Amino acid sequence: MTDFFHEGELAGVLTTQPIGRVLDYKAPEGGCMTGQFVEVPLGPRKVLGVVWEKGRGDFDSARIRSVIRVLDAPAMGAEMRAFLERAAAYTLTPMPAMLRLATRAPGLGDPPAMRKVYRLGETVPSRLTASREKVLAVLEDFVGLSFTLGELADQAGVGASVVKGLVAQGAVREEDTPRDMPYPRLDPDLAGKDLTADQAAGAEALRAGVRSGQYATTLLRGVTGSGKTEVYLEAVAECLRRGRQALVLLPEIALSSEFLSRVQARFGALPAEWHSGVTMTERRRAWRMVGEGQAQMVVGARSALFLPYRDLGLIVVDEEHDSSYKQEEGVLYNARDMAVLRASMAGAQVVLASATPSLESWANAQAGKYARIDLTSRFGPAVMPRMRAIDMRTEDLPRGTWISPTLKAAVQARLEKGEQSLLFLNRRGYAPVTICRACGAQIGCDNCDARMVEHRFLKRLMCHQCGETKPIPTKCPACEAEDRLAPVGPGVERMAEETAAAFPEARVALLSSDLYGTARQLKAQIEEIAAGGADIIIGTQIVAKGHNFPLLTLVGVIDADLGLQGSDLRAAERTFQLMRQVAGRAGRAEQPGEALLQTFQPEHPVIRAILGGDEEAFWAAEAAERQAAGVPPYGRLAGIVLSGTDVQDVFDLGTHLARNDGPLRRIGAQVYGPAAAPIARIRGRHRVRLLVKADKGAPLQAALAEWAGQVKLRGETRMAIDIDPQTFF
DNA sequence: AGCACGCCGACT
DNA sequence: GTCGGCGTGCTC
Repeated sequence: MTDFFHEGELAGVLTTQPIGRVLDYKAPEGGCMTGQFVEVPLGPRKVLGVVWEKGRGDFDSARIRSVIRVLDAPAMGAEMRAFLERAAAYTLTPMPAMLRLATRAPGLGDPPAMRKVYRLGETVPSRLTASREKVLAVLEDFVGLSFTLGELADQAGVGASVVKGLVAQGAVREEDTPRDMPYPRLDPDLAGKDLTADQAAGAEALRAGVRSGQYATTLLRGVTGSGKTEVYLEAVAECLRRGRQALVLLPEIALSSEFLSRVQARFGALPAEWHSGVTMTERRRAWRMVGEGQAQMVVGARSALFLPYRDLGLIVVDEEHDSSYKQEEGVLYNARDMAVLRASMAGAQVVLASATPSLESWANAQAGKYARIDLTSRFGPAVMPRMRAIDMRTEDLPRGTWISPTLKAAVQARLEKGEQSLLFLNRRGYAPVTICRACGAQIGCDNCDARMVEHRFLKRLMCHQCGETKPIPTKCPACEAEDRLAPVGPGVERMAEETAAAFPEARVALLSSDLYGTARQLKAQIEEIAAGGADIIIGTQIVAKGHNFPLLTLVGVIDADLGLQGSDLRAAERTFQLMRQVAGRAGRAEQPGEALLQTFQPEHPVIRAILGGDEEAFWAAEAAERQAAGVPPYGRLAGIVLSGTDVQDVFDLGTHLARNDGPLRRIGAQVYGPAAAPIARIRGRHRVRLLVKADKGAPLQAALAEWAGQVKLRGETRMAIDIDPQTFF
């Protein structure tokens, strides 16, 4: 619904301030329309808002103030407003917080800023120096293009003053243009890569979906190296041809620069980017251009879902199983699920791409809610690696070492053949625990309940929870014994040390997210390694994220049991996905690969499923277990995290809530807890968690809202409701 | 979110 | 007597 409000008429305005309802304002001179961004007075301040609906007129008319001005920004469409409302209702997020997610762009209301650009002028400069000639040569080479001062000077290899001198002479023209330039057109009809029969069929199915102009979700399953990206880029191409916008969500910024070059190769230009690393200027440009429909394609992290698309035709969620799609702070939402919601409201297609789909998506495909496309063939002659368990109970390892003789021999064989090996361990740092040999105390973080992890590279202890670091002490903080502190357990840094000692002649490279300042540096390092810059790669999770190492033929998983224990709902699923992906690193090119999994429980169903390569069997078994337990995707869960500075207060509130569970009992839901939250203390705040379990069809949100509404939070106590929580212990 | 209002303890 | 602590409530 779009309404026009004449000057003085009552308009309901939603602001980004945490006020739980829409406020009435008088329309300004010239009127305003629903969806428009406005500046309104609130108390002594001016705040950002959106004209949301008709005014309710239930407020003292004498006190109603006027909208200050309508901002010069594309209005929010009805579909976007409806999406925010549905997303808020689903995640139990207050609307102002939802609006804040959708307005994370600086200078939203600023008039379009201008900047100076430089083009070829008409006159010839009086004195044509070598520097001046270089500048003119650049402009002549790129006639029609305009450069900023910096770009032009850089291109010509001269200083900015040379350009300024030419401007003064009239040989170069200085012009003002709008700062937020539209993105270059993407051409969907450039030649794509040659597709195999398998891929071509998949691409055609996705294209047909896009052509339908209707909502549907497709699970695009493809083993590593099967060319999922090429296939879904064809869906993007079809979307662009139809003049609708396409969004590709990626889990991690490290991936996007590699991905962006593939987009450029396919469509001839770069798409808009949206993630935490994007500069303020680019952010504003992207937000505005997306809203004006001038950005045809956006590549971004989960928050790109809340950009004001004018006509969204396709959302691709790449690596849809990735746990980073779940926002765990502030507004708690799962970008994969919100993508499906947004697409269903926009008449858009969703492609969920993964080599190892989440059980939720697998089950939805199984139930016929999602279409499913399986890409099986791999490029070239490469085959899936041979996978084998190393039974650590029968291996003879010296204390404080983690590479078994069997694995060591396999690495040695690769070294002799000049091939690469990868040793995978999902633990950053040197040692996960520092223990006092005198009293047994472990060094913990002062702010959290997490243990401090030694980072020898940084020469400090670090808390992986809050990021706090401190020097490595020589004296035990508990018993004051000198020099009795010892690092216990392996981290990748320690693995690198052990590897270097075991293979003194080999070049060892360590890939861990904390060792590289920027995504760019990390990417450069990965490229160098891929080109043969190392013999042995030691890596954390970061290597499991789609990078291609053509010389790699052996993957050794140091501890395949990590993540198998514990009662986390998704632990088995995560281990399975991770192992498959890491194993998928080996043998992508011509060499046949081998994956060796060090485990103390080779008979564990997950390990057996990985080794057997029988994914359907794994999913079926896992699905049966979840169904029996009534947990997602066959039941519903919600987490309630209470936090505050006083443990007792927080626990008391939790107990109070657990006792007054009437609204939940009425829908047949059960409450578990209160118990210490997964991370019991963060930055000095104690956290207590309650878990609510309900049947799949139960109206969980309404009951939760009523239940949580019973208590009034006092002081600095906070409550966060997490629908479909991902982490448990 | 901010900011004012208001109701109880230690100061000039 | 008053200055100031921050709990409670309001903002159209």
